[in-house]
Amino acid sequence: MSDIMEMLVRRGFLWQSFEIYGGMAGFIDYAPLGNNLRRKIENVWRKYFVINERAAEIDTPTVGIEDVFIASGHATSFTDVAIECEDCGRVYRADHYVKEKLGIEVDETVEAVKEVMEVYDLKCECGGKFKEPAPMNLMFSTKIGPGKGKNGYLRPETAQGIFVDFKRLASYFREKLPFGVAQIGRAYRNEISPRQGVVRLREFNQAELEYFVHPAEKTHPEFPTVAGDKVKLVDKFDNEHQITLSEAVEKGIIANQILGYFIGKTRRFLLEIGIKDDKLRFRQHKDDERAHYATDCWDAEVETSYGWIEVVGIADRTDYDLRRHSAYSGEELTIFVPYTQPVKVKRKKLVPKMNKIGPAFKEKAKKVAEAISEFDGEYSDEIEIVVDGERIKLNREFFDVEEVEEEVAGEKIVPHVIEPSFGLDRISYAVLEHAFDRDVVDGEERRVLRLKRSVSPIEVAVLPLLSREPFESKAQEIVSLLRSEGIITEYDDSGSIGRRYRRFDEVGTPFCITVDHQTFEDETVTIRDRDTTRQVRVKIGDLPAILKELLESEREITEFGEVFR
RNA sequence: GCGCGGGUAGUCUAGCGGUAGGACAACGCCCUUCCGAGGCGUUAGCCCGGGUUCGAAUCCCGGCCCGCGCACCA
Repeated sequence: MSDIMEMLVRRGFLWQSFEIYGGMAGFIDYAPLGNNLRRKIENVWRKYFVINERAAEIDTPTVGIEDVFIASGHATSFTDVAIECEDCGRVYRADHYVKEKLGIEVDETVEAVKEVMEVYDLKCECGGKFKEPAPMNLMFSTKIGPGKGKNGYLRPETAQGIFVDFKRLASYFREKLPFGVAQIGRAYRNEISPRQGVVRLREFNQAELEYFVHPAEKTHPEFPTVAGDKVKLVDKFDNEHQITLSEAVEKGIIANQILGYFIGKTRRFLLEIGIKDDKLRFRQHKDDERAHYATDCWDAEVETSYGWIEVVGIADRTDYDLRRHSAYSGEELTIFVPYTQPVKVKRKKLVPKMNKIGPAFKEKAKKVAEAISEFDGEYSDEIEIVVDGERIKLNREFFDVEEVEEEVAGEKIVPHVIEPSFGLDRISYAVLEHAFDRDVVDGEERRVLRLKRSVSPIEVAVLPLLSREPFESKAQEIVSLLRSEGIITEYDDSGSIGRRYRRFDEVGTPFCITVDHQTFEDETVTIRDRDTTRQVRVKIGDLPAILKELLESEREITEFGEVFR
């Protein structure tokens, strides 16, 4: 186990789930400090992607009904067809293997794969025969209700809950684009072989924003705020660019402005929580790498001891999801977009002559009339309509042509969706790894977690200089004071003062308050800064205000009091 | 899922057929006026299940977990 993982487990950031039963790969427990850290990261995320956007956050079930995933495409495209060798036991994705060995594309159905295997007598690389092809679904399935029940799946992404609620959401946002809908929650994928700590989990935490825009307006009013930011980009041809976002959008490296905006915003968010800029890049998906729903897609990748890992996906999902859910549910999922000026449209309209149609078509007359009214093809003196599968030719005897002028106030459009999707587990881990450091204090090596103050799981530790009265009682008093102000505060009187400082350094606590002899003379204590180990002396009464200011900023403690040793 | 290598107190590690040992951590007491000091004491372990054997942490088989390679990763 790496040093950092050893520390994270020992000090209570991450634990193996179900450990006393031998554990289960792909599941982790957020221990007290890890849980605090992730929650704090979520709060910074909210600040960036909900509060500071025209956006709202919702929470939908983690179990989804089958219809949702048939519509979303996960029930089919998430189900790869797998082939397994009888001899060596290796398992391949059938479409990949067929393409590699035979150079042909095969549909991802069991039947299609079976046919190809028979026609070409496909063998394993080891020479062995393959077993029957079988589906391999990455979604956890379950039954809803007693008895046979209804098929359900644990959601493989939080996004679908948002698309499904689109009608209600559009009305919540007063039918006006653009708007964003966020969801933070668990998602599930039954991975074949989860590995590498928190990098591939079977149950994981996502923070997703679905930002609905007009398809012709893939811009964002706030783009200028990030336009000048220099970003490291790796495009789909593996070309590296160190370039400003405005330039990248102008040159067409990034498909549209709004993708550029969210790349910039994502970068600023990651930097704020402590990801190192030189270990961050944005990589464009190659054409064969994109998910079934996306057109352009950029991943934020962060360098860790596992190499470059994907932590955020920023995709233009177009109108794929809304169109699919509309088709499968029968609901119209559109937004009415008014024109700035209503447009007057002249058009020719066919008006059925009922007095002729009635006698000629009897009981079919009504349907014929409807078909004439709805007719929108090229018309001449004779038109052809279809009623109940029967083609009927009609001449001018049966309809009149009227020229009408209609006012069209706007159009119904299916919004496109820009989706920044964050993997909170990987992000939390990367933040910890980037913060993990060693330095030397008084000739002694020290392990210190240089977490940003905004994400530190313990904000302040209060320590008696000596573990005896009256130091202990005074320290406890200060703990109560700070806790009542909402500051996450710990108390520790075990071992010596040096040992306690090191303990809190190791878990990234930015400030230690020490009660010393002088405290009893003038009601002052010292604040020690984790990174510099310097101390300043301040009045106990001023502590809450000073600490809150320090925790919300990255200001120096020396601004707040006289330096002490 | 396949192959290789691992799994001994909270952590690291010794033992590799014959009574499981240490270091650090944690906890208690003493000592200590600022950066993992010291003393005394305490807690705590052979991944799980089967087999071989008089006797298994040790050898064999299966499972689980961890690491690496292959495959997989909408």
